[in-house]
Amino acid sequence: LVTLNTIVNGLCVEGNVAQALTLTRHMDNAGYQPNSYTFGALINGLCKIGDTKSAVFCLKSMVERNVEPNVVVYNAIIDGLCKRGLVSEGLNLFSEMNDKGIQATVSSYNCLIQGLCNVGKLKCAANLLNEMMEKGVIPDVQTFTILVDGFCKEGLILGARSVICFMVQMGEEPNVVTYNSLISGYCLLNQMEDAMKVFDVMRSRKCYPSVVTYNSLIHGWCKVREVDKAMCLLGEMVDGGLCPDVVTWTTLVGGFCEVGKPLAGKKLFFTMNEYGQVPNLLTCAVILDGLFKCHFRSEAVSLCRVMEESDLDLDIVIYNVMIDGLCKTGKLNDARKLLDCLPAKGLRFDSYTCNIMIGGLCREGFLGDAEDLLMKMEETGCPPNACSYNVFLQGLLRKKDVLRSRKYLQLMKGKGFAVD
RNA sequence: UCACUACUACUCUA
Repeated sequence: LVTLNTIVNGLCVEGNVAQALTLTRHMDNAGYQPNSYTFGALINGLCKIGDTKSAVFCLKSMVERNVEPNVVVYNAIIDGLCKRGLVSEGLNLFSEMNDKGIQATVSSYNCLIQGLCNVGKLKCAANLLNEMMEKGVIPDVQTFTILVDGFCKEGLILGARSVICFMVQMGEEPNVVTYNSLISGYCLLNQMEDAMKVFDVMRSRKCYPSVVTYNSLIHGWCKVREVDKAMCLLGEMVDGGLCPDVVTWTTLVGGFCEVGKPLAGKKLFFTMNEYGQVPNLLTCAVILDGLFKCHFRSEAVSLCRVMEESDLDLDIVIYNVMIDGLCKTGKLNDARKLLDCLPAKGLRFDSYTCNIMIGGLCREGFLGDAEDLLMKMEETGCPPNACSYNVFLQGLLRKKDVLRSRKYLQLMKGKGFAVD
């Protein structure tokens, strides 16, 4: 059983949960009853691939077989649920756990607090912090950092700062992640001087910046179109012995594109290899999008060919970028051709693809085709979203088709979609 | 003993 468990765990860690599940069934049939370790591995695997439904189901069968789940198993599912935005389910499981007399740990609370933050319920998150302290569960740096990050992501720097004051009162010092959250909070608001101040403060407190620290700052400077400053930081991090990662390079590539220098971006796309970093799908999407947005269509098309020859399996995002770029540079027919090639590449269009095509068709005056596509979205498994309707509506308005505009405005209202 | 929790980059409308 121990051997089999090890295999199950291995499969789960690799993300091969389906195989792990079949193996467990075979084990079970052969008389090797799965134990808490087996279930633990499966539940972890399921949560990691985002299949919380099956994880909950697994938990139930665990209980039915009288294998008692422990806190860690509960925590894993609570976290999985929270990460998918299903916080109320997470809270339910949390109370179910309490009812069974299983003591919640700091992790349990941390997962829930983060879940609440991610759905914008900062107040509830803060209340949960109080609740855990009342119950004698001591919050750790991570707890506070989650809250700091939550406030920062909402642009509420003052709230974040007060969390930091509070944590210091509680005897916890902010660590590098706490500072990183605060820095990206300032970057979000384009307050780069303040972000740099935090950077100085953390260093003066002997808290050493990480690659993430630099990446956040580099992104911030790129956003305010100061790529020079971003490049200085790149130099600084290398001098300081930190190794720029694929995020660093991707951010800089995007930064150069954003200021209208996509060829400089393309250069970085290649030089990153010399620094031991291989572009990933995101890097590819960024440079292709940048080239198109700066009207370097032929550069984009030829670079995409190079990418197709590489080891990367290009995904739908890449082709969305290409199709959008072609549409917007007046190559609707090429865009259509590329769209038709998707199945041969083993790819399926998504809602982005449809919205891009609707926009492209409208721009060239093919309102009827655009409308057909919009209607077809319902059937094809990617139902139109607010963006789909807005794109089409703008097409109608551009052609002064008031009558149909009215109709779609009503339709959108009915679906609760916001009109731009 | 081990296993669960925090920070950074990408595509469509405004």
